[in-house]
Amino acid sequence: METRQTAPTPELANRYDFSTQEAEVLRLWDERQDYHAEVDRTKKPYSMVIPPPNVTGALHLGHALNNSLQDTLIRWRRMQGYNTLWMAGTDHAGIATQAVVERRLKEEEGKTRHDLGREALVERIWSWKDQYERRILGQLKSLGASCDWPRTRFTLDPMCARAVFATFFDLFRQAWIYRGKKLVNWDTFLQTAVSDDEVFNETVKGHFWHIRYPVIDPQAGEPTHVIVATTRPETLLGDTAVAVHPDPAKALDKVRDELQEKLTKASDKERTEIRAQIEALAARRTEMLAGLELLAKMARAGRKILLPLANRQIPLIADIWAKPELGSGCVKITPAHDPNDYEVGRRANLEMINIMHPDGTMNVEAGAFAGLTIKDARKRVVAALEEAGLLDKVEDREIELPHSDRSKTPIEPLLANQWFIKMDQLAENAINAVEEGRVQIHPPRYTRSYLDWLGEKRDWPVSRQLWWGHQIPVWSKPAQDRQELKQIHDQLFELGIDKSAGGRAAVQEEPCDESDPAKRAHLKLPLATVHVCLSDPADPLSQALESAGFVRDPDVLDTWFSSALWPHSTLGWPEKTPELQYFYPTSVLVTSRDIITLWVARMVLTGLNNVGEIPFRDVYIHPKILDGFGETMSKSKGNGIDPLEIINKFGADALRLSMVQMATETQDVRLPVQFECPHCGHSFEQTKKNRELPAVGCPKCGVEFSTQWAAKPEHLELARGAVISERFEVARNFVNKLWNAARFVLKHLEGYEPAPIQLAQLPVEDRWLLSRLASVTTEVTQRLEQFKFAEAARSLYQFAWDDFCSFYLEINKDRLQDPAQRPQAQQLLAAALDTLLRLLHPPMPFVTESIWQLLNRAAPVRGWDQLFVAVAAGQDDFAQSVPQESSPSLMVARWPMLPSSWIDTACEQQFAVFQSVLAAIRDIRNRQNIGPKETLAFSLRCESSIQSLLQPMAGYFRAMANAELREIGTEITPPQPNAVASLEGVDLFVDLTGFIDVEAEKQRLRKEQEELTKANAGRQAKLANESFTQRAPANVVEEVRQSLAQATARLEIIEQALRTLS
RNA sequence: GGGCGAUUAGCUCAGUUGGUUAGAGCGUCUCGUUCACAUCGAGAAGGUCGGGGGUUCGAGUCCCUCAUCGCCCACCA
Repeated sequence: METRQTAPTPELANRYDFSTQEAEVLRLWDERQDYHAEVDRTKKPYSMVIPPPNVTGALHLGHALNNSLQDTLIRWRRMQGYNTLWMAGTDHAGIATQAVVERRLKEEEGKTRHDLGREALVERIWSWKDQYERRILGQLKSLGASCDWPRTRFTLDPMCARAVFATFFDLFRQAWIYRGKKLVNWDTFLQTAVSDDEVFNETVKGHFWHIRYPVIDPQAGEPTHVIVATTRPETLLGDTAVAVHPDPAKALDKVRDELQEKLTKASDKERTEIRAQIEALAARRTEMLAGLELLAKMARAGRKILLPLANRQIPLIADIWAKPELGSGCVKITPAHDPNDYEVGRRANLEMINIMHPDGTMNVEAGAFAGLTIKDARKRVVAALEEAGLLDKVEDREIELPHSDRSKTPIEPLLANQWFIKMDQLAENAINAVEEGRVQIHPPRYTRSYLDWLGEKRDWPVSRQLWWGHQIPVWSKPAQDRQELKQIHDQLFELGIDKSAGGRAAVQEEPCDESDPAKRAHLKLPLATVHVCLSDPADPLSQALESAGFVRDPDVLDTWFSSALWPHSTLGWPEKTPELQYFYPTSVLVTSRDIITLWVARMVLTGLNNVGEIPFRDVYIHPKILDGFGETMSKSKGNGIDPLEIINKFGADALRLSMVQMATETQDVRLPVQFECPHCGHSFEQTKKNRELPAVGCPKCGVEFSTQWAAKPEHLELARGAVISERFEVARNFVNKLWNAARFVLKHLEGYEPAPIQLAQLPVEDRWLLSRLASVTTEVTQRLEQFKFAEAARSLYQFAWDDFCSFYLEINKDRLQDPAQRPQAQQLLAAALDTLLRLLHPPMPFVTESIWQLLNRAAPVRGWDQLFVAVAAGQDDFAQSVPQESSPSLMVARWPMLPSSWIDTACEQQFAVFQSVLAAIRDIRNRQNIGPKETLAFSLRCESSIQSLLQPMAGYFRAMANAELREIGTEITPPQPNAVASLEGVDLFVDLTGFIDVEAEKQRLRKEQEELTKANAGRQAKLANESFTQRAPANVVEEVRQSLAQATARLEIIEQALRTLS
């Protein structure tokens, strides 16, 4: 083996310069390309796909969290020797991206997409995509993500497109994709249907209008008007019926029964309320029934109502949708614009009148109101009703108004042609995969939302009226009658497209849902529509179809359609590529809970359908990052943090480590957010008020700066204040601490010679360190296996700072000065630092890699690689540990596995005695206000076993507390005057000659006395309690007895000392 | 309305199957910079574990209940 020369370590800065170091490390990684994976059947694969970030914009802190965790996992597994693939890529994010580009087009050029046309708009979006994809990938690289960059995919790239069309074709052929007319959430601003998932409700102040609809030719005893109530009066123009419950008495009974049922389960507070409801219902019952039963009778008799303003005759119908207890008990039915009314319309075979243009203005069906926006139409309709005396009353009311998540404008329900995926079988399979444990969700409580959602098996509408996305590969042609239908089929036959067209084309015939020919003619509906789906839209057949009068569906597919295929489409499916066979199913998916249904469930479903195998074995759901007020972060709220700003200010490792520390199991994480003044650098807390202002004055320097990411034009000339959080300081300090610990080690490695270590010959402090190292290694490995990121980070942080730096390095300061001990100290320091770097590498790869490179120069042959291999192979053979040439990059160094025989609990306990004596001496020094330069003398009274431990450590008391051990043993003569501390197993006497502050000492002792007395009182009470001594386990009782005895002995010493002082 | 989760120090969070005196970091206070690190070191103060009830020898931990907050799902004209 060729060994590299030991080189002296250059002078290193006492602060870790993350920006320089990170850049260098990134260069190294890019040169080596260790993140790139090729199929290698001699190794076990470990693979993961990135949740592809939307190319809408830059990454936010949630992405930083998500990707820090993924990278921690992939680096750890890579070090464990797996052949790791982390697939990188981005998502085209249909609506979101198109909306952003359209908004800019409007703002900057005053144009709409229609001014540009489909091709030009899509071209613009592509250049937007290029820009943001670059930015996103750059951000990920800055974060240190070790994705397989050469494989980077995009949901619209040819490889993904192929999978999309193959999937669509397959589902189409099985008729699991079908076209239907359904009510969709229509975004009038973007002019597209948005899915239920992209709709949020907002409570707005609105009105509840009670409108009188005249009854046509009322007979004696019948009302002249029917009153209906609505929050959307303009929709009355599309009304095609008024409904009343067919059996109001029965319905009211049911309501009453339900309330009473509820009463039995309700709490006291709710009970009063429910009782009041029942009483109110009973009081109004007779009166309500009289009116409603009459109306129900009229409905059965086929009576008609005159629709105001439109002057159309509409039927009074009986339908269970009308709830007698609500409002007047009658409800207007607008089938084309309300989901519930749509169902009523289907049941009663009502006409559906769409009164709205796609842009939200009223169409010709609205008669006199045509051309008006909804808002204006509403005003005019109300005014017209009032004028006609048909407005009964108006109530103020808060209403839940659905809004589009993308455009933030109100949603209008609208009837449209949409493609749907049938969910029953697909969902069933995905449910089974989780129920049978083939896919495991962590933490397990999220399993329920997955199963519940899939259990509903609601068909998935996949069309989107957009231009940015995978255009639906279906060409359609309507047939008005049987003859035309036959002609179409003949055409297809000539083109070679029929049921046997095989893998290229598939045909569906969609009959019209209106069976009455007269109505069909009236509504200009075709008899049937013939759809042809091509497995490859670029197939020349498409031109042939178009020549034959077929028209391609202009819609594109829901973004989630392509995302759903991500784990297999990125690996080359539908080809049976070696990658697919080797890396699929992937090992784990790391994501946030809000897309468990939208994305995770659908990946399972398509994976099972397309590949026949689950897409991943584990799903880890990480918490959400909230601001200091518990609100989600977002750009628009002004509390969103840009990961790059954190990287610039604190370094990538600090960001990553903070993220890993935050990834706890139980709850979301609050991150109080500050503004940083761009002028003086002062940072101050965000408040709900100041973050909404476009500009804010710095409380320190007084200069105004802009606060929002997208500043208003008038604030563009102001410098923008960064949104940061001081919470990252902890991790930054830790990174710096590690850097300086390494600096210390490197500084003392001159003359380093590798040699195997002999455990039995090591002094107690080394055996302690190795024991701790072995424990921590085991802990961290186990915690990562269980996705307990925060716990793993805590173990590492505590070990590195408290054990390694505060004790081990301090102890070594003396040994390194002693030529006899120096070589061994160097060997252990190099090996311990080496192991520590490996353990810290997954969460903080940059600083550890930087140090690793330096260590490679100072001590190229070192460490316990051979041991790790042996332990991994099940051997616990310490003789194997011969130092090895170290890996040229930490990224591919081996993950530590230390022999369990290194864990020495007795040694750790002994060391704890040393630590507690040290702490006690320091406490006395502080209390007595004795400066660190004043040497203290102390004596220890203890058993001989402890004596043999502490005596050799006398030098460390000198080094770490400037205290001289004068006497130690079972019989000693305490110095006079002294300060006493009675610890477990040892009594400490510090010589106070020359510095005594009697009052301070008495105070310290009294506090100690008080604590011990209090604790003992509790113990005595326990032991006096017979049921405790009898029922508690014997070992627990014994423990209490012992601690009482020990504490009593210590108390006596304290009290003795107090008496002496008095 | 249904479901999930949370409430522990001034702040942000840990707290294993119930078992001695409930922990960490930040912040605060005191003291300290030749000797890896002031992004540091030493020490201190600070908690009736949201309220109430129950089970138990013993509850931050298990059960019930109330209160507050957050999220997801379904929604009433």
